[in-house]
Order: sequence, then structure tokens, then C-alpha cells
Amino acid sequence: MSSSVAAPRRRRKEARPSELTAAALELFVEKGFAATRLEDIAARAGVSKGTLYLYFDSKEALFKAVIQEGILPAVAEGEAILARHGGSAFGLLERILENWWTRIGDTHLSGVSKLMISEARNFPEVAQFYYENVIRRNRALVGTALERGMASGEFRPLAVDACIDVIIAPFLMVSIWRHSLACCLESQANPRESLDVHLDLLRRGLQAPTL
Amino acid sequence: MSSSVAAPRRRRKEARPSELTAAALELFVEKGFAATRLEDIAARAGVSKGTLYLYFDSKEALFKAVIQEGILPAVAEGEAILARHGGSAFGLLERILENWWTRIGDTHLSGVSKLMISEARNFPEVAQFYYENVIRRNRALVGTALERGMASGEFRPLAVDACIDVIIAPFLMVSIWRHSLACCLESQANPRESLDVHLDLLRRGLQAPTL
DNA sequence: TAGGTTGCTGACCGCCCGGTCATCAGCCTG
DNA sequence: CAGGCTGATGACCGGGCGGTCAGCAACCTA
Repeated sequence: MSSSVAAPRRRRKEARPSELTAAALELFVEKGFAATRLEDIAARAGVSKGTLYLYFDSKEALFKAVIQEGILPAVAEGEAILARHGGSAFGLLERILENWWTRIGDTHLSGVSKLMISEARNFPEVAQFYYENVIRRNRALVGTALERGMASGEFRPLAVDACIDVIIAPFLMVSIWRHSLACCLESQANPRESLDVHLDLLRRGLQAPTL
Repeated sequence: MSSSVAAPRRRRKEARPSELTAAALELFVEKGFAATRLEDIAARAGVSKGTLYLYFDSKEALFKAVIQEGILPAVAEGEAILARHGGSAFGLLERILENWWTRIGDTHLSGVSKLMISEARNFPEVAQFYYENVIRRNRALVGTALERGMASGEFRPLAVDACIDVIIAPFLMVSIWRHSLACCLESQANPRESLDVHLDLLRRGLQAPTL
């Protein structure tokens, strides 16, 4: 019916995979894995369902690709920052967190955090991979900064793993919130303000008492 | 096949709804709404699929019931604590958070937090209800404690809404974590330890400098 | 421009699951 | 014990979606 402009039908073998994973990320984050239809993913990428199967073996394979794409480079960058840094431990902490925020938290990649949390139990192997290659390495970055500060006397002695939980929780919650309830409400305050207050509270909380 | 002990088939009109919502909560939290089959919910509640429809009009109605059940009383209890409390602002904060932890965070109800975050965008009206009746009221509790402390000079002046975000984030993350990646890993450290460190950091972070 | 290569398409299949309903069986009343 | 009321059942239906494949059309090469 109607004039139906018909599809241009271009051949672009190189660009397809990343266009498909980008479309899949958006829809998986919005609706969840099970509630997302492959046809919708293909449509958002401007392609038909059959084309999707030229690049990915199954819906689950697409999920794995979505999780892995784009996250790993940001982790590596964080590790490079740690290797280069020479100033105060708190300054190092700030730079690590700033890097995460710039590369992931404040981009569309923040959706991966929500997606992984929502679907971990349905994909235990993917969750295992994500833990080993993303979470563990990011936690190690924060942990190293903390240990450095405690060793130098800049921070007071505290349980490192517990501190890591406390430090990263607000960053994760801001990311997750943005992709869940925030979408159903008329805007919230600037998330950046919360994170600045978080760092301000942390600075005083970690600080060793001056003798 | 086999002897098939057959179902006892008891009539228990009163107990069914809460048994069904309890079973539904477990499965929705584990698999997500879309990936959970009504037949599995019914089976876990020891009942057939048809029986489920005697008590709930649809899968979505069951979802709404799951979200609303059990959470509201805990919020009311928090409000009662605030009305009664007379000590320090930080003590009030601790009691409010302790109440939340005891009534929700450390119980199976913590699954509701993960479920609501995962499904909010698929059920905007439910999300709206949850925000107005649970999140907003709980945030108001924490906010009141903060304002009281800032007014009395116990806390230094800070942006209240941002502080609320920072204070509740670790509690929520611990709850959510327990229902997602933690299930795919061999145990984590005691979450209670993280929350104790969180309160310790907070106490020093909020504290007004002694003149 | 003819012919071949291949990225792309969309109609099709079969299973799965939300929802229905005729029937059954436990309980109560007289 | 008879009769009926009602909670519970499970076979059934229909639509939707993951996955397939025979054919098509864009591009290349000579």
C-alpha cells in the first residue's frame, strides 16, 4: 500500500555489526533481553531480520557481543592512568573515577551496567566474564589508590573492599537510575552534583586526622 | 505415567494470593518479567495455572501486586521512627537506615528494588506509583534527618538531595548485587561490613568542623 | 553490458506461552 | 447421606517471535 519508497538496499558489510550491537544495546537496556524482538533491533539498525543472522548466530550471541563491545578499552585506559599517576592518592582516585565517568558513566555505555545487572542470572557465563574482565579490574584500580593512600598516611586505615563498594555505589546508581526510573519521571537534578558531593564527603571521610 | 500421587487439591482461598505473589516475586527477580512463565509461578506456589487467574486478571496485574505488597508497611514504620526520635541527627539517620535494612534490604523484599529498576520502563505507571509512595517517602525521611542536622549545626551545610543520593546508593547496590551478579559468583564479603564502613565514612564526611 | 559474486531480503515454519473454559472434586448444609 | 456451591484443574486456542532459506539485487570485473 501507499507509495512505499522501498529500501535503498546498500551493501555495507563492515559497518553492520557495530550498528546492530548499538541498536541492540539501546533496546536491551530499554525493554530487557527477553522482551526485545530481533525484528525491532534489525529495524532500528535499518536492516531486515535475516541480515542480523548473517552477523550473529543467535539472540544470545548478540547479547554477548553487546556486553563486550566498548567496555574493555575504557578499563585499559583506567589502568594506564594508574601507571602514570604520581600525585596524591585522592587525586589518583578522582582521576580514575573521572575516567570511568567520561568513558562509560556519562555515555550510552552506562546502559551496559543496567543490562548486566538485570540479566546476570539468565547468562551466568557472560556474568562471569564481565566480573573478571570489567568489575574486578575496575575495583582493583580503586583498591590500589586506597592502599597507596593508607600506606602513605594520607588516608586512615579501613577495610579496602568495603571502601570500594561505598566509593563506586553512587557512580553505578546514577548510571542505572538514568536508564530505569528516571525515564518515567520528569527529570531529576543534575547527577554530576551528586557525584561532586560524594567526592567531597569521601575526601573528609577518608582523610587521616592531622596529628 | 508412574504412580502419580496426584494433587491433594485443597481449597484455601485466603492463603493463595500471598503465596502466588511470593512465588512471582522470586521468579520475576531471578529471570525478569518477560522471561518468567506463569506456569512456573503457579507450580512454585503449588497450584495450577488456571488457579492463578482466579486471583489475578493478567500477568501485568500480578506484577503490580508483587511490587505493592509488603513494601508500604516498612515505609510507614520509618515515618513512625522519625516522629518518635529525639537524639542526634546522625543517630536518627542510623535508625532510619537500620529500619530499612532490617525490614527490606536484608529480606527477600530487597528483590523488589532490583525488579523495579529492571522493569520500570516497561511499566511506567507502576514506576510512577513506586516513586511517589516508596522512593519519595524514603528519600524524605533521610532528607529530614539531614536538614535537622544542618539546622542544629551537627552537620555542615550541603546540597540535601545530592546527599540523599550518596547515602542511599550503597544500601541499594548491596540489595541489587545480591540478586544479580552475586548469584553467579562464589560469595562476596559480608555486605554488612560495607554498610558499616559507609556509615563510618559518612559520619566524618557530614560532621561540621569543630570551631 | 553480460555474467558472476555476495550482501540482503521477507515470507515462512514451528514452538512457546498468555489466557480461557468446561469439568471436576472438596467442603458445607440440612 | 444427598445435593449444591465453589475453588481448582488442565486441555485447548491463537498470536507472537526466534530462527531459516530460496531468491533477489547491488556491485565488480572484463
